[in-house]
This record gives sequence, C-alpha cells and structure tokens, in this order.
Amino acid sequence: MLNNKHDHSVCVETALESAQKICEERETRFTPLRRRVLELVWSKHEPITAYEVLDMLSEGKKRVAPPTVYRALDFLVEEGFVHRIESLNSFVGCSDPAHKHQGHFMICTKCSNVTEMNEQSLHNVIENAAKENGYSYENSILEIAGVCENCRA
Amino acid sequence: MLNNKHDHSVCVETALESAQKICEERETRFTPLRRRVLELVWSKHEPITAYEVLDMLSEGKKRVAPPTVYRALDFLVEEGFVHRIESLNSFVGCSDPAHKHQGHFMICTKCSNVTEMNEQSLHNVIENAAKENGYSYENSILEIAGVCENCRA
DNA sequence: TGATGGCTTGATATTTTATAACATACAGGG
DNA sequence: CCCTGTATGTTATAAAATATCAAGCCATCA
Repeated sequence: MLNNKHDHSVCVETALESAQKICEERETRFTPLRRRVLELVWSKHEPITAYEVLDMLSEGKKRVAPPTVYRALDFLVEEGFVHRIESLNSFVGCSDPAHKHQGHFMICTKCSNVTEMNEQSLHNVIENAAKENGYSYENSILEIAGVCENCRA
Repeated sequence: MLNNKHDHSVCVETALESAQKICEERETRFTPLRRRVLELVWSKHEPITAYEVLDMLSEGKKRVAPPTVYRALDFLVEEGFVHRIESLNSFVGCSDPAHKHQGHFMICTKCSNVTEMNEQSLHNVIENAAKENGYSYENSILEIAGVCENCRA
C-alpha cells in the first residue's frame, strides 16, 4: 500500500470517518482528542511512537503530558483502530478497523514501512499452533522483518 | 516443559555446558560475566527482565550498571543462547541453542510461563507469508498469548 | 619483554518509554 | 440542577535502554 504513490490525505480521512461511524455503533466516545491522535497516527506513513504523537499534539499549544497520549492510544488500540508494533514500541493505523483483530505485520528494515497482513490462513495456523501446544488462544503478535519489494528494486 | 516437576538445576547446568561448548566451537568468549548472566536467566522459570538480572547480579557485590547487563544479554541473544520476548521486555533461555534461530513462543497469561515452539512448519508458513507479501525474510517474532494446559486444569 | 591492538567491562549520565496517583472538567440521566 | 461516570489535566516517578568515555585484560608479535 505504502509503496505506491497515493493521496495519503484520503487514507487519513477514510480512517477518521470509519472510526467515527464504528464508535457511534459501539456507543464509545470518539472525542476530539482521540480523533486528533488517530489523525496523527495515520498522518505518518511509518509506525509512530507515543512521544512523536505527543510532540505533534503539542505544537503551538501548551505541551500535553504523556498520560494524555497513552490514554488516547490505549483507547484506539482497544477499539482496534490502531495496532501496536511491539518490536518498535510504535503504533500504526489499522487497515481494517471494522473487525477487531490482532495485527500481523511485515516490517521493512530499509524504509520502515509496515504492511499489515490480514490473511485468515495465517491466523488459523497460529491458533492451531497454540492448540497443539496445549494452550488456549487469546491473541498473538507476529512481526516479520525483511526488505520490501520497493527497497530491493 | 515447565509444567512438570523437574530438577531445574539440571536445566541450568545443561544450558551452561552447551553454551560453553558452542562458544569454543565458534571461538567467541564465554566470559565469567556472560556465564553468570546466562545462569541467572536460566535460573528463573519465567521470562526475566534485564533489571531483575541486574539486581540478582548485584547481590552482595557492588551494584553493577545497566550497560553491563545489557551487553551480556546482547551477546547471549546474538549467540542464540537467550531469546528476547518483545511483548514482555524480557528474556528466556533458548531450548535449542545449538542452532541459531528466531524464537516463537506461547506465553501463559496466568502463570507467565513460556513455551518455545520449534516447529519447522510454523517457520515455513511465516517465511512464506513474507514472500507472498513481496518481502525478503530476515527474521520474525511470534508471541502467542493464551492459558496453558496446567492453568486451565 | 613489553608495546600494541582488540575485545570486554566499568562508570557516569542521559534518553526513551510508560505508568501511578490525584485533581478537574464535562456530558447525560434523573 | 445535581449526581455519576467517563475523560482529560497535572505532577511525579518508574521502567527500560543507550551514549560515551575510561580502565582492564589478554593474545600476539616484534
């Protein structure tokens, strides 16, 4: 996705609109702060850290404190609008917010872009692996590092 | 593994001995510090944090500084004697240190024990997923959260 | 022997990431 | 309007990790 030229502002707009709609359905509160944080996360092509969000959020205005950002991010992750990339201590917008799910990612070690994989088959394999090891399945993180098509060209 | 009663000191001894041997083969230096840190990591049944290692390492003696621990852990991870669990900012001893590999884990959300999965099939699926998404494969982390057999009983 | 160079560890300081705890604001139902 | 619960603000601190420079160790080779 991110390796094509595209009008990223459209991505951002779309993400904000669907989040809005989903929150209405779920009767959760898509407050201005949460909206703004989601916008900032989406506005960056790459995974963004909480403190980067904090800096951007603070531009112009009085500096906000870390809990403000972390709480908003927690909400967005909880709702499935944003995923956390553990190996980078960072966050990315979810490409399919309508269905709550765990994210599985490819991370390019050259350009830092990430690709979310939404393949059901992969998910099945993982759930199966859990079962085979005698575990009930709750959730999983899968982060694969490699070099994307673009960067290898 | 960890859900059976067993003489854990044997695990620790075995781990130390194979690390020793592997380092001789690779001509890398298994120094007293590195040995001690590996011992501490293995001595805990559950994932251990760098600062827990630091505290244990400091007992009695003058307190060591964080870089001392992180450098030793870096070495051990590099050599494949220890894996890092990203979702817990913690480390565990590798169950198969002879073959350098990425660890894939089950993590019990009740008892915190982890099980390392060494299934080749799982690894293949992951490498394939990378390929299908146009990425070259470098490495991956897979951490599945669930409840282990023991804890569900 | 003892000078050299490379790796390892020590030591100090700081950065980065995240949360605890308590106060204030604000929206919606009674 | 008041009460209640959720959200945000504020201050402080905890937890995790790294940058930087100094000192020690040890193999080797002139």
